[in-house]
Amino acid sequence: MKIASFNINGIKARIGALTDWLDTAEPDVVLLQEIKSVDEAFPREPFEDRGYTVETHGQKGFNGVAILSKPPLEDVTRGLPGDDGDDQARWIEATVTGEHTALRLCGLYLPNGNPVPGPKFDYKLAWMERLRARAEALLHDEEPLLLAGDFNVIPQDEDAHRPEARAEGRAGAARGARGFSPAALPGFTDAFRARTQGPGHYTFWDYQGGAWRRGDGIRIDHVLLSPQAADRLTDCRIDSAVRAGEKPSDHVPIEVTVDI
DNA sequence: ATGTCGTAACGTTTACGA
Repeated sequence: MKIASFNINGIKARIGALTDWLDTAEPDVVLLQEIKSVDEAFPREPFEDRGYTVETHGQKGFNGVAILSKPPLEDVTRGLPGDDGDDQARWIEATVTGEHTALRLCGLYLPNGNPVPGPKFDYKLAWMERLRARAEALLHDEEPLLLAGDFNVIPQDEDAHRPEARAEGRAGAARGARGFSPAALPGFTDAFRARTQGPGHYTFWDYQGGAWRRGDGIRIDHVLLSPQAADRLTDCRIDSAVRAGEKPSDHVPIEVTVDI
């Protein structure tokens, strides 16, 4: 089963780019971030026409996550536990079942956190702590589990074209989060790094300053797997060519294949 | 020329978030 994560930066502006990619990559499941739409305004038809069921968790103007899936989804839940006063739409869960086993999916859009310091960075760190708690609770089940999305965290220096992107005072480095990085979330495997080593692999290039043209990217979109899911990983790739397409998102998809 | 996008709002432009 092919499962992808894609920060699309606005669903209404990305229908063409997204459907073009779906028709080429043919993923079974897609975890979307930054749909920037309320649930009622999400354009479901282009995806339902392609055989996907659509589950959204949106809000007006910003943020918002969703799942597109060809196999049926069960037990869909919305929102990251741990703060009833948090109304930002950044987390959705669902279970998909393959031929051999079920897989719990968590789609996430971790706060950007800039500027540092400030209330937005404080919110990011608090959200990461809630993520850690939720991830640990799910990991305790010892079942196949996948967390994927825009983490807004650069794990290592090799994951940025300019190492200063990870400098102290930059939210992407997520300093102050007690050593948290996607690769270091205890018990999880960074699916991309399980398959590919070395620098120069990015998932985001800023619209400004010709970042794509200059190769100035960062790796901030990640897929994390529980041990029971990591055992079933057969492929992981970043679809960087999508960034050169027409009217692209500033992020590109990351795709994993799991034998479930 | 604070450089690019997407979205919302009394909008042919500004503000905000990223």
